[in-house]
Amino acid sequence: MQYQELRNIFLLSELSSEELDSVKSFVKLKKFNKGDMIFFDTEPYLGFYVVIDGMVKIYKISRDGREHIIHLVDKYNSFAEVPLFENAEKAISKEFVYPANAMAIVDDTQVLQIPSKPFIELIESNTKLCMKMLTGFAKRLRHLNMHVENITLKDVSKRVASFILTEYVNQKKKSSSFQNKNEILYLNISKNDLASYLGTIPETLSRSFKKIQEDEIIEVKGKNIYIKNIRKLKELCA
Amino acid sequence: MQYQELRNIFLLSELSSEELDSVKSFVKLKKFNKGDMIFFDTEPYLGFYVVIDGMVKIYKISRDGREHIIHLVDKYNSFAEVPLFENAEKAISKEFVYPANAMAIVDDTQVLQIPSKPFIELIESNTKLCMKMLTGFAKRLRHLNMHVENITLKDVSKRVASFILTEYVNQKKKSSSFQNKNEILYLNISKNDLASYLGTIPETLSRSFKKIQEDEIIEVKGKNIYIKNIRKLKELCA
DNA sequence: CGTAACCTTGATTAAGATCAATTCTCGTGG
DNA sequence: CCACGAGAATTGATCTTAATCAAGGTTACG
Repeated sequence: MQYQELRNIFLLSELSSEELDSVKSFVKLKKFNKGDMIFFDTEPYLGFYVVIDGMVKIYKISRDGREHIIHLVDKYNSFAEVPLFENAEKAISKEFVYPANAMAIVDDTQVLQIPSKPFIELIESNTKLCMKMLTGFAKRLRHLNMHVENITLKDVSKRVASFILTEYVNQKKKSSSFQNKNEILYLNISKNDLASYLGTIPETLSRSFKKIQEDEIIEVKGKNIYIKNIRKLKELCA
Repeated sequence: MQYQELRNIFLLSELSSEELDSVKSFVKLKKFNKGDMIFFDTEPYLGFYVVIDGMVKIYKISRDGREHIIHLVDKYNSFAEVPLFENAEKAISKEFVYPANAMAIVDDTQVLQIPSKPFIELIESNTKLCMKMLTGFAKRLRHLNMHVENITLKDVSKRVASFILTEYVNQKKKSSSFQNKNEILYLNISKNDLASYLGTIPETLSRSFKKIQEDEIIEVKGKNIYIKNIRKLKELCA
């Protein structure tokens, strides 16, 4: 694993080469295929993870067997850090279990496992890292708040529209150097998973897609979404 | 404001007397009555707040005028810290506005206003404080995740039951020294606000209360909730 | 090819939102 | 101390959305 790759990870982006060497010494790179479990909500908490490539879903199973996706994690973002900071002592002495399940949802997903103890030691001696972590948490809180708002006061079609718009903007941002002027969004998750993430079920999601399609706003072809009228799409979100 | 009062605030609980003196020099105590605005979502961001007494609701107004309560903040908890850590530079130079509205919802609410710049300076030189802040964020994330889960996969009655149980347990914990064996929960927010917080409307909340009451689980008398069958209440939450 | 996972469609049902009208509660001033 | 009025809470009737149940259709992959 190269320095550059590690520095792409927001959290680690301002560490010195020495610090990165130390990080390299305690982290572990793991590879998964689509459908592979990264951890279950019954396993002892060993530390958090950073996605290096691919995509991971964090989800819970309710009493009656329904699945609810809490979080979708993509490249260079981290997951399962919360327990570590709720109580570092307990996390280190493995008194916790993971608070949810984590599964790779695309092939060749690579994640970095960051064990609790050495990371806490590093962060306690490094304010910059601490502030980065705070920034990460702040962004997650902002995102979650928006998510709650969407779920409580928007209907499913509006939620779908918001998701598409957000993803589209994100994709644009990432590939800006290529200036691909295509208006296509590639869904890298299954529609089942998307439904769960948006707080609904596949049937309803399918009907919502159909409705937005009939209004000439998008066109759905499998996992590709063509954005036909971005102005209308933005209107629908509001 | 006494040292002891400040040390009750989780965030500040491990600061030295010197550090607390510094904190005292830049914070500002403000008093509000029920219904008073603490800030609007249009005002420039000046810093975050800690509730010293009373209760504050954080809420947004959607396009069509509906109110959605994001967060209820009680004694010794903080609010509006997110913007400060999303981007400290921008927060300090007042490029942000508050991300939501904040209103006092009980009389004689007292809050401490913590200006961005001096606080960031303090936290950057104090890892303990940084870690406390991280713990606070971690707890909020956990809480929000649970909230999303409740809203997406529980019906309103179950959400109400969960809220009552959580509040009841909290109240018990706080007044444990008194060992008041009463099974009464006092609601310190209006039912309108509670409905909004639970992602529903007053009418539906009222009917849910009635249903749980008919099952002999609770008895609602104005703002007092008598818990008649805690076992059944716990069952209902699951 | 064949099979399993994924997705879509249709019919029905249930939960909760909306609309409309009372009733309750409590602070204020006569 | 009572009457008034405003805001809060409840109740009822109706309507809308989305979940459920059931059946096909598509796609991907061995």
